[in-house]
Amino acid sequence: MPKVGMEPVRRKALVDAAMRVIGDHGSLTVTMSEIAKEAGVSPALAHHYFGSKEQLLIETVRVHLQRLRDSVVTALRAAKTPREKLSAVIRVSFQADQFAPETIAAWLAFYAEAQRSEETRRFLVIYARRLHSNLVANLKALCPAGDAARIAEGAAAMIDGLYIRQSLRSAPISTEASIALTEDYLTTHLNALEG
Amino acid sequence: MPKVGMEPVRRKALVDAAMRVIGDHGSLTVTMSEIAKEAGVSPALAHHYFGSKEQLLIETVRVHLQRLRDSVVTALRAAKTPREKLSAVIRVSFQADQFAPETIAAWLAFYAEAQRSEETRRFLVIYARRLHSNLVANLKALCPAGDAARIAEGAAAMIDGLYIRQSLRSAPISTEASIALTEDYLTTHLNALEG
DNA sequence: TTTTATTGATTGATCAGTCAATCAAAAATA
DNA sequence: TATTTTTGATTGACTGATCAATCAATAAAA
Repeated sequence: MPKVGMEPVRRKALVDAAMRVIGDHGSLTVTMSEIAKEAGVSPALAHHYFGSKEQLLIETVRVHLQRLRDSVVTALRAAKTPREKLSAVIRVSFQADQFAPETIAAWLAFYAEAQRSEETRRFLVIYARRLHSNLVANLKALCPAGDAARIAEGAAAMIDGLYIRQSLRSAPISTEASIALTEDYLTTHLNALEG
Repeated sequence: MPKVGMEPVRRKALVDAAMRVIGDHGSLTVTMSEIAKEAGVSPALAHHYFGSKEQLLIETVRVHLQRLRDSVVTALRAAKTPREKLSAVIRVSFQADQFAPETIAAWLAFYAEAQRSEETRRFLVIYARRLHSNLVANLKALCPAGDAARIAEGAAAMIDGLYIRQSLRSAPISTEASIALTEDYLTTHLNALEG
């Protein structure tokens, strides 16, 4: 069984397993045993590769956000105009895998963790800044800078708010409705400035 | 020392202590010992009155939401017109004690907990419904029912989103700015319907 | 005396983290 | 090629710490 070069394979498997277990569990209070079992290895191996539970969880957040970032970059490249780029950012935020209940539960758990783990907080701040600056950059092409900043704040808050409300799973809002609400926010506020 | 009639006193002290400890800690992974110490009693007494840690935490959420509800009711009574009532709901959401970092941290922890505790989830769903219906009821006086529902969704999402973004404490938004953003959302969307 | 308040001490369970031992592939050597 | 050595992968068993929960004992009020 033991083959050389397993490290990257195991690391990925453990990070993916952590994500699933956290999503299912809806919290970061998961055990190394659960994660290791889900990944099909022993708890000792998880410690061997990550040193500590905290490091594994931090790596999990990092990978998660990296993937989201990649999606955004791809979507932005495909869009032409600033208005299309704004729509692309919104669409990616609510795309199926991001908006799945387990993913939302995991996000929420990470936000809670950020209250205690400085490193987790740093990652989430980077995400928040990136979302904000993607919005501002493209809004600036459509309205004055001051308005762009304000509208971006509102749009970012709305996106995050739709997520957190989704986590309660009462009166769940569909992907399309969430996108429509955010688009409507942008359109209405941009129109209000012109009119 | 032992006087009769301590039960309500101790219960309140423990619930308040739990809130503070959760807020400081930024998570529900707090120990009964910490809470009891903060309340100035032994851990055993906390168990005596609440039976279990989970029950104490659930009671803490319940009391917290009850207080928020009372603030809203008071504010609504003081407001006259539907538009004023809408502003009142927004104002209360961002009032000083609600928007304090520890309070926000505690809220976030409760949302995360709701993924696992059905009872916690129920309380938060009730809060979400109440916010939504307060908004819809007053919006209906100002626009068609369909639009009222949609605008209420957006406003509620924005309020919750401003909270969660605040929890990261990067580029913190002031109470006034948060109120202004939400008010602006309402005003702009109501105007758009009339124009 | 009975009831209520209160705690120190203890228990049992859970978990993160460690460690020594095993196994097989790869590399080195004969 | 055959044999030995080294190295990476892997785990079972163990340890120490933490914590929720229990309980018997105490003390004061009723």
